[in-house]
Amino acid sequence: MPGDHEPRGVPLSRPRGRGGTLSRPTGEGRAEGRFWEGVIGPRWVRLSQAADVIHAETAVPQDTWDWLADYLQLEIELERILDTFPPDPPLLEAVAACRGLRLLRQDPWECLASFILSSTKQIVQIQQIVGVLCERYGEPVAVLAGVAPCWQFPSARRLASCSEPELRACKAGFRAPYLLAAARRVADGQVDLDGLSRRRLAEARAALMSLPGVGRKIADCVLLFAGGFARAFPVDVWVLRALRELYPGCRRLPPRRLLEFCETHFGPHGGYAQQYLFQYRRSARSRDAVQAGTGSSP
DNA sequence: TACCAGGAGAGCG
DNA sequence: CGCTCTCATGGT
Repeated sequence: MPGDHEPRGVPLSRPRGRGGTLSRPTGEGRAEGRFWEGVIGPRWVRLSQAADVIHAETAVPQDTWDWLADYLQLEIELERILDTFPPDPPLLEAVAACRGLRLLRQDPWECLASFILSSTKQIVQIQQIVGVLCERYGEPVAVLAGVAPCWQFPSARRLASCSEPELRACKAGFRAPYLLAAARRVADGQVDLDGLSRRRLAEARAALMSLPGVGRKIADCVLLFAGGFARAFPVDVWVLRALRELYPGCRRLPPRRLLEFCETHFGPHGGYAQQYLFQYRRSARSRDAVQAGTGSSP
C-alpha cells in the first residue's frame, strides 16, 4: 500500500549544519510548511526533516534510497567545503546569512534544458515553463493520494520529436529553437551529458558551449549543479552585483579577468561560494523590497 | 506605459 | 575585443 515506504532514518543520516536547501534552483519542487514535495528523476517524493534524520515518503516502495542520497549529496560534509573558502569578510558574511545551504546533484539534461529556458526570465516564469513542458511531454509519475498529478521532466528524445511551434506554445519564446536543437544533439549522442563528469572542466565546458543557446553562464550552471564540478562559478547578474558590491577590486575588471578572479580566488569549491553569494544578494533584494513596500509578501 | 527578468548571438567599429 | 541590438513574454 502506498504511503508505507518511509525510510525512517535508515539510510539517510542528517547532513551537518542546520537544515538544507531542498528546493531545486530551477525545478518544480515546492516547500509546503515543513515539507518539500517534488519529482526527482522518475519518482515523486515528499521530504521532511526531524532532529537528526531526513524523512522521505514515496508513492511506490523503494528497494534503495541511493538515488535520494545522491540527489541530496548527503556524503558531502559541508564544513569541509567551507574550510576551503578564502577567509575574506564578504564571503564569511554570506555564509553566515545562508547557514546550511547545500548544493543538489541534478539530472544533467533537466538542468541543461531548464537553464536554456532561463535567459531573461524570472525564476517563477522558468518554473512555469518547465511545468508546462512536464505536463505536456513528460511521463506521469505515481503520487500519494491527495497529491496533485506530477510528471517527469521530458527526455531529450521526447523534446527532440517536438516542433518549434509546439515548444513556443509552452511559452519558451525565442529559446524554443535553442531547446529544440539542444534536445536533438543530446538525443542523437552528439553531446554526451552523462559523460561530462569524467572529462576535464575546460573540455566539458566547451562541449556544453557548442550547443546553441548555451554560453559560459549556462554551461557553468550545468557543470556545477549536474556535472559535479564544484569549482565551476556561474556569473549571472546577481553574482555580478554581489561581486561588484562586496569586492571593490573587481569592479573595473574586464569580463575575462573577472572570470579568472572567480575561478582562482574562491578555491576548489568556488561553486559553493557562488551559491552563498547568490542567495545572500538575492535575499538582500527581498528585504529591501519589503522595506520599501514594493514586496508582494505581507 | 515603460521597464526588467538567473543570457546568448550577431553585427558593428 | 567592447559595445549595442534583438530575441518572447509576463509581471510590476
